[in-house]
Amino acid sequence: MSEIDVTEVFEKCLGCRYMVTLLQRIEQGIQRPGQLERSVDGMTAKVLSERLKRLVEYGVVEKTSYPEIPPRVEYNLTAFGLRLLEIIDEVDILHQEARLKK
Amino acid sequence: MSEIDVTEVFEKCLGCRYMVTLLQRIEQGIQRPGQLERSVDGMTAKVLSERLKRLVEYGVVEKTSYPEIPPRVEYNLTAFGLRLLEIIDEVDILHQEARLKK
DNA sequence: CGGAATCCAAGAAGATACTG
DNA sequence: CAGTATCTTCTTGGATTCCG
Repeated sequence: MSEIDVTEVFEKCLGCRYMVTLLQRIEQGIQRPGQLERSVDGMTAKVLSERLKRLVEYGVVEKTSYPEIPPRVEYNLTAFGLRLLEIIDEVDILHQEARLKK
Repeated sequence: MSEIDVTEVFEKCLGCRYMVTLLQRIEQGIQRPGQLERSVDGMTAKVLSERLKRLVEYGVVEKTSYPEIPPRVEYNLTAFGLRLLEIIDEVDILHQEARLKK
């Protein structure tokens, strides 16, 4: 039994820099590393591949490699990842509402 | 218009160390700093007060000070904070389900 | 093109001391 | 008791280089 709790999901898959934006891009259909790198402002290729690797580890996205030259790779949200994106949207709306009340 | 987006909420209020656990303790009715410090394993008083300060800034918790000697202070979840806790629980359940499927 | 390795700078957190 | 300030240590992210 591994010991991953919800705290870890927030810290490793949602709370670190670029992560939420990156997930939103993937949700929008941007699936290849090169495109993702260009679409998330400020994020370098190194950080991107660290993020993607972690998201795969935690079952948030899935990786597909096509054995072509040059190599082509795609990342897609898993069912879990899709639900996370819905939750991100929920928080977004909640947060906007909370700000309006002030 | 200030520029706080959902990314920032995840990075500053949910994704950093101890934060989710801290919020859960407050939800459980532990409201005073001294008790919170003792109830969250490894978290020091300094980090605790940084976290609480930030949670107040973002409207996740509310602070009440009682002008007594020795001073007494309490932190409570706002409506926004309560909704965030519900969402944390959702993610917890989702994550457990996702792990079982593997 | 995708990804890993290296080295360095910046930021987060631990330890401690101090104030009202 | 609650909170701040300082100093040190550790972790994260930025820049660059190399490989398949």
